[in-house]
Amino acid sequence: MTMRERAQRYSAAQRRVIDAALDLFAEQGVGGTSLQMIADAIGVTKAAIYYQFRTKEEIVIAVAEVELQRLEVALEAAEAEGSSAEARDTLLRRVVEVAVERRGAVRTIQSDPVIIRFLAEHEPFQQLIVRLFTVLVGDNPGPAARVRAAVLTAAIGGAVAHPFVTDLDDETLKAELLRVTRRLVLLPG
Amino acid sequence: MTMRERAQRYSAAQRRVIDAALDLFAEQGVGGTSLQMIADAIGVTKAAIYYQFRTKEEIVIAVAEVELQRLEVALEAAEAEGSSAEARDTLLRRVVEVAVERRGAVRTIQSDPVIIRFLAEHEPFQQLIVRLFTVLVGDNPGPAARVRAAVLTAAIGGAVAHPFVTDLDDETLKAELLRVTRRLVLLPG
DNA sequence: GTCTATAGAATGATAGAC
DNA sequence: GTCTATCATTCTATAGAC
Repeated sequence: MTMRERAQRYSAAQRRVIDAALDLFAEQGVGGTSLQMIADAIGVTKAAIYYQFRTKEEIVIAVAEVELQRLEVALEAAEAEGSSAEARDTLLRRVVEVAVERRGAVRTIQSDPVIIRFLAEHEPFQQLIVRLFTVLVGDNPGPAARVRAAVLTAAIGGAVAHPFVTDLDDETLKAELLRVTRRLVLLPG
Repeated sequence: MTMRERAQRYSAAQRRVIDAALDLFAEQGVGGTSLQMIADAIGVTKAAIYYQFRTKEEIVIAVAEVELQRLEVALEAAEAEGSSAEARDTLLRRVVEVAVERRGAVRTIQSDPVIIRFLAEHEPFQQLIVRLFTVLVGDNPGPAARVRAAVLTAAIGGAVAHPFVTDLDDETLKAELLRVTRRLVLLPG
């Protein structure tokens, strides 16, 4: 099952939990967020949360899936163009758009230690990463290409939530970020 | 008091707490790390931890200070060269070196939601950031320069701990990372 | 400086009424 | 689907002996 298919299975009530959890994760971290906090944010009791998700871990995975689903949609658009330089540019443009529009969430998903651990053991996520890097730097990249790929993803994910750009509007940030990251991708091997 | 001066005040016993805390923060996040875990890692009791630090918050700040002290040393070396292009390159080279050598710690400090919150309210840290960006992009940068600065710091901090480069040795990673980030700094306006 | 013991609150999770 | 009530566990933090 793809990330997108998984993400679409969540009900409206589960979505409310996911949305509230994401906000709290961004502020307090996953470890610092209790089920009680999530329940209070929605205005229900802890037991109501447990009706929607069996464990806290399932909430963490659901939060990640819903966000990464947007990344998968961007990836599919790029893969449809093959593996050309145009496909790479399409991917970059789409990823930058998604990252800017979901500024707060992106950084949380990409940097919270607890989420990183869960995702590292999460099969659908690993497949997504492999597909992403295949489009970006090909099948069997050397050290230079791997560093470039790491820089690229870290740059996009980290920069959109950076204090220095919080007051920039989405369009300005998208344009500037795309300009800078394009140079990174186009760097010679 | 500068960050460096603060960091040097910690005793050997406090250092042991700080070192153990840093490892646990990287694995479990700050919110997911209890004083009991830190005590167990060192082989002492919780009360012994409380003798060294009055609260958990003080441990978090101490961990950040000890790491950021390295950044401050790099910054001082660059400031000694004025605000030329050479000073910028010196800063970049030193920051990349420190980041690679302290791979694990860098990402934790830069991305854990709890640490980010503490640092945002921590005066010595704010001064450090202002100095850092002054050398990097000057005094009153426009949107383009700010995005570039955000990309640069996010890229370095995020890339060194990225799964795609974990098996690269320090020297290779330093050289490649410096090559890529130099292009970022040297980008026109 | 390190220990035991403990207070008081909050945690994840479950059972069962409505 | 949401509630109250409750479980065992863990948490931060403190007091006081050695």
